[in-house]
Amino acid sequence: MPELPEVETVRRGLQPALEGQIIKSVTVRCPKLRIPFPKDFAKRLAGKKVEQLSRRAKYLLMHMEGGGVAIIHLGMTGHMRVISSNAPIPGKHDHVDFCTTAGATVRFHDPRRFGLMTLTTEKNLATHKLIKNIGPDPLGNDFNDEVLSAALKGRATPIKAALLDQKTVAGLGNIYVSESLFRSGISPKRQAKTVQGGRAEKLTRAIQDVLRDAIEAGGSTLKDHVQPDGELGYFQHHFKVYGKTGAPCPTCDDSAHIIKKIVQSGRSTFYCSNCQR
DNA sequence: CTATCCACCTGGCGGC
DNA sequence: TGCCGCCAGGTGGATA
Repeated sequence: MPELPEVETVRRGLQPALEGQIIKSVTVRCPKLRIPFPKDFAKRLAGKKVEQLSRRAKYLLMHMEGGGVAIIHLGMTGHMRVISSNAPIPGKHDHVDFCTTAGATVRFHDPRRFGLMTLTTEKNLATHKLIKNIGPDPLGNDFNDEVLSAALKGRATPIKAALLDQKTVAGLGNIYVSESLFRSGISPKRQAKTVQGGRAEKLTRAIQDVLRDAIEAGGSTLKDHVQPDGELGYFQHHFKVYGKTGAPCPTCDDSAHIIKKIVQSGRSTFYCSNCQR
């Protein structure tokens, strides 16, 4: 689930329950996710007001009164849902609850435990280990085709791998890389350094369009995140190539050209070898 | 610097 | 029904 659009959807879904609210208590039920929780994680959040919930790439940032910042990553399988104050008994992978004085509970669920939560301060956020090396947010002001072509310059690695690298641009994952390359007609196998000029322009636009469309689709199912067991709608109905092995290419629109699946750096890539060059 | 492999985890699915 | 191998939205560390 969680690439940039999903994290943004979660952020928007949690905002009403958290922003401006006071954290009454935090319950951590497992010792560690991908990294150990700070020892005083719950204690340092309790009693504080959440001033703002923001997002940097795939990280959720909970800005607390007094300058503390909780850094949250959903990994591969993390969810955060708002549940009622009569919080149901936690299930198997319900690792963390944030309860507010207004009576809402935000519950973090993550079967594979590739997510993480840690704490820093406003002052140290930009230089934090997890944050300092990531590239520009594709929907922010720091990203455009010149920034992208500069980041790709000289890199012999396939464009697929370069886009998965969070240093190139932060927030794309395996799904949206395939979708962005398809929309811009660029082969995932093309050397990153050859994506310059017009190709970089097209790719930049494709990345921004696909992310915006996905956020919009996520937004339409936003209420799923505030219901105890809402089913997820998401963007999967809009995928053009991801998971579409063997389907006719929507661009070429003839049965001779079908979506292929290949493996690059250990991850699946979906593309059309006819219209992506 | 790059590329490759691997580890971290659990669950769902298809095959036998 | 069960067991087995394979696959999955992420990331970062070790290695050559």
